[in-house]
Amino acid sequence: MTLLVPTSLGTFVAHYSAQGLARLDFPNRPTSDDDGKSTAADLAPAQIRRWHTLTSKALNEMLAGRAPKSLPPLDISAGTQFQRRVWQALREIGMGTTKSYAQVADAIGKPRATRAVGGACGANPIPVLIPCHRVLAANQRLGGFGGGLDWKRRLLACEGIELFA
DNA sequence: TAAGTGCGTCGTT
DNA sequence: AACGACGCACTTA
Repeated sequence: MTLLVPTSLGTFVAHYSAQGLARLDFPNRPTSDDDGKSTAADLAPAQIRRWHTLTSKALNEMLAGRAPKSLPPLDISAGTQFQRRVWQALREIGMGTTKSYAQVADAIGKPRATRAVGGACGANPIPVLIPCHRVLAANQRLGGFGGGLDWKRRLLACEGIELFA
C-alpha cells in the first residue's frame, strides 16, 4: 500500500507491507513497484495510518536536522542476509556522523567486502531513514548515491556534514 | 589537484 | 562470467 509524505523538499512516496514500511522513494521518481497509485491516508487501515504518522514525523525531523524520536517498523525482509547486515550497520551511524564504505565493511566483520557494501547501500529500500547517505568514500569524499548525488549532498547538508574538497 | 590505469576483493545477477 | 555507490598504488598533466 502506497501513501504520500509531503515535506519541505518534496513529496516522498512510502510503501507499506503488512510488516511495516517497506520502501521509501524520493520525490518525482518513477514508481518502481506497486501500481503507481497512492491511497489517501485517511482511508488506509488504522495500523498503516499509525505507521504513516511515524514515517511522516521521522522524515520531517530528519530533513530539519533532528534525530527522529521514533520510527515505524521497517520491513527489510526483501533483502539478502548480507544486505540486511549492512542496513543494520547503517542504522547505527548517528546523526551528523559518517563512515566510509570500508568502515562499514569492518563493522559487519567483512573488511574486504567494501565494494559489496556499496552495492548493498545502493539496494537500500528505505533511504534517509536507513541513512545510506552517511556512507562516504575514503577520505571524506562524496562517493555515489542511488537517488542522485544532489540528494546525498542535500541530506548531508541537513546534518551539517562537511565533505573533503 | 585532477584525471587516468590497474588490481584485489566479494555479493549480486 | 560480468558488473559495481570501493580503496589503494600508482602515473601523467
